[in-house]
Amino acid sequence: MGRTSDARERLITAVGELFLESGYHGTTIDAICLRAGVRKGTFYHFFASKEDLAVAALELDRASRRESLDAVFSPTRPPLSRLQVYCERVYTRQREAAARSGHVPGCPLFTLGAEICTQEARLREHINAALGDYLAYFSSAIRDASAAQKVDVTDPDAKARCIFSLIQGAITQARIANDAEILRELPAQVFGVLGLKPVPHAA
Amino acid sequence: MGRTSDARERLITAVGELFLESGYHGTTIDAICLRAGVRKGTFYHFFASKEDLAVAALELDRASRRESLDAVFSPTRPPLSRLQVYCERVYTRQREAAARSGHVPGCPLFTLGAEICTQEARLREHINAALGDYLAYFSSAIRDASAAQKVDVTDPDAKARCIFSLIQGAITQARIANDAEILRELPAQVFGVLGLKPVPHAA
DNA sequence: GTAATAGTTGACTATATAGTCAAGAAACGG
DNA sequence: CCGTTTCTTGACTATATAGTCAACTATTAC
Repeated sequence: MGRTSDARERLITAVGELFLESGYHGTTIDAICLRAGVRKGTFYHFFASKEDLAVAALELDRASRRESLDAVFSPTRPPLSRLQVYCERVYTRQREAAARSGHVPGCPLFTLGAEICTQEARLREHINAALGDYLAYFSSAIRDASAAQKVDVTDPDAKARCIFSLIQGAITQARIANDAEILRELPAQVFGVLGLKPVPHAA
Repeated sequence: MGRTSDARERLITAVGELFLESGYHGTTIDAICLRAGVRKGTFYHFFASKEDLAVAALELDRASRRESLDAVFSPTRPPLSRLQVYCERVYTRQREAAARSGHVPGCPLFTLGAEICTQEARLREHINAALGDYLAYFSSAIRDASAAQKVDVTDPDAKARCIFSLIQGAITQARIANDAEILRELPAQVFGVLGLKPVPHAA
């Protein structure tokens, strides 16, 4: 049934890259089409607007991010190790991406959200929902750690919020300063917030 | 001599407002002129480009921010009180601004920096320098608190960086979620990072 | 008052960007 | 191989935006 195509996927990939490079408003539909190797008519065949494409990209991104975080925050992993592995991964990935592209990418959700939250309500909702996922991972890890007597925390949700702010702040700083090394101390900082001594190194 | 004018100042004010509302690329020169009540010719009489205006606005903003923070972080104030007052002020101001405009503004430097750091190197440098000011205030307060035996910290600069990440992350989250109440727990979070119990309330 | 200076304007050009569409090309079911 | 569907294209329009400029206006020094 009908001609087949991966143009939709190419557009989604392209917009993800371009948002990190140029932001939402700095990314034109022409630029998206160019990057995706597609004519503008094809763009409008799949999406009604840049906002629509952004929503599709956010949804796909959220699903794949969940998959990746489900692995890191697997209940089979010791709870504190989950947090440590996550933090180390943030550092490693940002560093590697910077080496590849010349720029520390930062968190796409946070960067995009900060830019457009006052204007595009629909995007804002999607971004907020996706950002909220992190709190669930962090809360659960902290709760499990607390249950295992590995950490002494009165309000795990509050600690999760605190750690989330810390991590996102650090990642965004790394982007702005274009210096991934800022994230090297992230594991130690997070453990510090939990009242723990930093641990040498995890998987 | 010659004709007098406050158009330059009006343009700087306008661009500051608009960057918070629409971001850097979302703010057109036409919109800036409209907000400032000025024709485009006048814009180009004072500034060569949007980037130039942004630099001027950043410089003015940095000076006034310094003035304001010098007062909050005055060495005449007990060191931990400086941090507490600052955090409470962040919450209060973001809340009030949100009540006025309908949107939590966030930190102009951080929001702008996250958007344009990959593109406008000149702006990025200015923003990084201005953001660096915060670390000086925080470090000095922590060092003074440490000297007064009010806190036990091995590396005050590292703690300052941690607190800075935490605060900026929280402010940006508040912006994205458009919920200033996120910042209510900021003083307690910061004191928690310093290994202290939260204090009731400061000036 | 007048000459010099600084600021202002509206009308202009050129380009960039969003968005449309009829016609054609590829896949597939029968 | 034919009809249907889906995708693709290039050429198009309309609008938004950046940037220019000669003429005009207000202020000040003298």
